[in-house]
Amino acid sequence: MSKLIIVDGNSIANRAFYALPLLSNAEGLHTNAVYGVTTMLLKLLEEEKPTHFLFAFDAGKVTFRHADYKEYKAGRAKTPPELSEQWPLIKELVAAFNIQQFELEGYEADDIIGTLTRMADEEKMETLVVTGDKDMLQLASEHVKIALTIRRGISEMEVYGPEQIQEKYGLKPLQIIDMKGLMGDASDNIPGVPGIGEKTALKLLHEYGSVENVLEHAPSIKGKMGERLVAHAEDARLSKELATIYREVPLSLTWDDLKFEGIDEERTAALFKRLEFKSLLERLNLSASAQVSEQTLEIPVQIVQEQDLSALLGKLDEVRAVHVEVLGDNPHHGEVLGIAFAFEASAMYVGFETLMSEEGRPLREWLEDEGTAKTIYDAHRVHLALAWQGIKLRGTAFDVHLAAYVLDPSQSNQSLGDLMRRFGLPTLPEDEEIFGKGAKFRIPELEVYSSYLGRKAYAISQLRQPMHDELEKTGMNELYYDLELKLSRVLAEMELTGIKVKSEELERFGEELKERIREIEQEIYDLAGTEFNIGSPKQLGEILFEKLNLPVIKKTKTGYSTDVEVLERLAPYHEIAAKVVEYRQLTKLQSTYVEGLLKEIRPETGKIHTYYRQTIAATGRLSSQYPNLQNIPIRLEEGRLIRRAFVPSEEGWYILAADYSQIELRVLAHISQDERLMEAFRQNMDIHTKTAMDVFGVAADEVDANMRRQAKAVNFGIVYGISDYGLSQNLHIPRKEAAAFIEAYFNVFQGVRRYMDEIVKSAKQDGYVSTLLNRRRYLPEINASNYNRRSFAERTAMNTPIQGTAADIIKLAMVKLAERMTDEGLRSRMLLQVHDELVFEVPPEELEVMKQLVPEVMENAIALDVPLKAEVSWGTDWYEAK
DNA sequence: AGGTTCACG
DNA sequence: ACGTACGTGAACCTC
Repeated sequence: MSKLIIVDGNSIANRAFYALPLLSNAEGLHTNAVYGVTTMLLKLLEEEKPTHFLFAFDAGKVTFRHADYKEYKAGRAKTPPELSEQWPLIKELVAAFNIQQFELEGYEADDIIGTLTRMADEEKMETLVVTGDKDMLQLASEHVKIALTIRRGISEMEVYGPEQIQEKYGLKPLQIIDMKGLMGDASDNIPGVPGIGEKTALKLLHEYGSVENVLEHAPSIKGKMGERLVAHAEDARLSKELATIYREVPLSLTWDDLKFEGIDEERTAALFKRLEFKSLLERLNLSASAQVSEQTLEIPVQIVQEQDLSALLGKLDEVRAVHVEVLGDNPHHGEVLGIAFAFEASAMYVGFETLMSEEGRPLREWLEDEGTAKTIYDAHRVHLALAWQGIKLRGTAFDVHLAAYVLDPSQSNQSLGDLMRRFGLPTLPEDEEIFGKGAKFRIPELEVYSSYLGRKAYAISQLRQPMHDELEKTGMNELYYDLELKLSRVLAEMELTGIKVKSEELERFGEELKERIREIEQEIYDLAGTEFNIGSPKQLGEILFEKLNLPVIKKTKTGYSTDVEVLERLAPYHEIAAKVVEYRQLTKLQSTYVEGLLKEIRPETGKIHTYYRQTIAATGRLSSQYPNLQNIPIRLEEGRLIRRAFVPSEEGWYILAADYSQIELRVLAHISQDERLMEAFRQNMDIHTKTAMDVFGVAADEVDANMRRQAKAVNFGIVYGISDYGLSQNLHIPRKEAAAFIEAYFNVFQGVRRYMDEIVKSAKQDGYVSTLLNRRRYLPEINASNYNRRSFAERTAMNTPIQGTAADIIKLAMVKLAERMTDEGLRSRMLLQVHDELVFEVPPEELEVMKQLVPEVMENAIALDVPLKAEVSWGTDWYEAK
């Protein structure tokens, strides 16, 4: 059976452009619209399997519609240059896909599509029109369906035939034209009748059927609407005419011209490569076709067996880089496949068995030797994996992975292939191409992976110098060598130490939770009158909003929203809402914190070993995985009890916690040099109360709890890069009031206002912002023409130096503390970092020393123009240390 | 695999 | 008119 797809090229490209972030390739060409169009095309090909395909484009600025109405499409914003430059690429893409494209001077894509769908109707050709333009619904018929992109998205679509249009609007397809005649269309500058929107237009059409009939009855329609209809009758008629798609364009196309017989793989691969659509290349399995022109790394790799290890041992001093392949996501599981050594123009590979053999001992000693400087990729991960095999990695002099993060912390992919490409060096495959991923993971033949790992080691050796130079050039040498590289070892040691968690404590707590969950579950079923899956937002939505008819507060992409905020607003209507909130709290505790943590306890030691990720967060913060120990409950007492299970690993020891007080606002005071804010901290005032005094203009004793709460929200907002909307949402107040708060704040803290203005300005000029220790974050969207993207980048520009400097400071404190603790021969151990807090386990005889040392080092990690303050607490478990 | 929700700073 | 608070990770549901 034949099936034709027609794409409304201009409409879809526009949608794609505004739906996706402004990507660009190495040439500096923007690629987001092309990318969006590509993913949409691939989806269509896969799901619809068309036999015929056409891409229709608008041509020329003036169409026949301008003859009727010269204001047609006037006042429409100019196409941004970032989109214009993508047109040739989109046309190239369509050509590479072997899809026919068509445009005709003087006509819009709509009219070409209108004409083709008329022909399709006549010949009963199944046709799908893909567009973002609702007007096209007028073309729907028995054989012609219209796929509309949903909202601002691109690959999500809703398909409309006459029945769906009837269902949604209660109209026949052709009546869509009447609807637009009444409503008009601001984007095409079609006037319509003022004051009539979609709702009113539909009401009128349900009663009268067409524009003509509405106008005929206009004099008898009461009120303002009747008057308007009479006054603007001519506008309505003209608007209807403009909205009517012309279906008699002289087309020279035959069905044969539109036949689709598969894409041109080579041409597509070449284009994807130029556009850097890597994931798509892989998805289409075009990598092979694409690599013809890219130079790949080729060097001889020798596989070293136990009996010929001496060849390697004899030239260990010539090793330029070493690569240890760690399998799996969690390095604490310690799976090491093998190890590769790079030399000047070759590499050697040693399998794990060989490394661990008797003959491998000198190799292991070399790895443990502080004195031999090693260049490596992700020393932190390697350190952990080797440690679990009994090998202590020492002497990491350069870590390519960490360097890549420091150079650009926003890059999510820091693979060696990527880095080589970025530095213009011959590249190599991704891990996934060699090993597969997920369920398809498998270890290939020795020859295949040893060659790959040898090339990895060689790539690492090649990257060291250029990356070092780049760090130097960008002024990030100190940050890299003196902070991040040192920290990576401190982190690995903390993680290997681990923290003791009492499983009996968790299990006991879990039993209590289970009981309460059962009760609440039953109460919810009783209130709902039926049993259902409370954990399914979809089913819960159906119960709340369809069965119980509660008001819909907000929607998500896929249906009703049922988040806490919604449930809290539903609470006055129905008891069930509060029960669901409680159910969620308890099940969260049960599944994430009781069962989740229990799974991570090592039975041999009763400890949990998290994995801090040093190269994830764009601001410079750490993140924590397997499990995440940076989000253990504290805000609600019920959840806080989880912390009772976190205990010292030795009898009689203490848990000691120290946290920075208001570090972000202190950092803000320093970098903004705001006199009032600095003074407040020098006086060691309660900053939220102080803010309330200044913003509301009252004395200290006049600040009530509510004023302090609001001031606190303003302070948070300031740190996040404030917007009146965000603050209004947070405080549940009208946006105008929020705006007034912000204005009042800035009037008092003028230095802060100056900082916010200047940081945005400098970001626009330089394309990046920096922290106090010179950590950079690039903000490519800071000059975007799209308001949302630009605003987002502006808020990031305001927030990152604050959050990032705070991260720099605690990292510095960690490195210094680790040194001090070693120097002073303390047995205490650093266990956890939670952004502004450090957690230790401390033997009783060191409690006094640590209570003094920890805050002292934290407070003096760096000298700011305001004091830093760290508060210590201790107890027999983490709960008590509050 | 992506979306929703919710835990933390 | 637009539609956002900054930074993370994990569990669960749905497709």
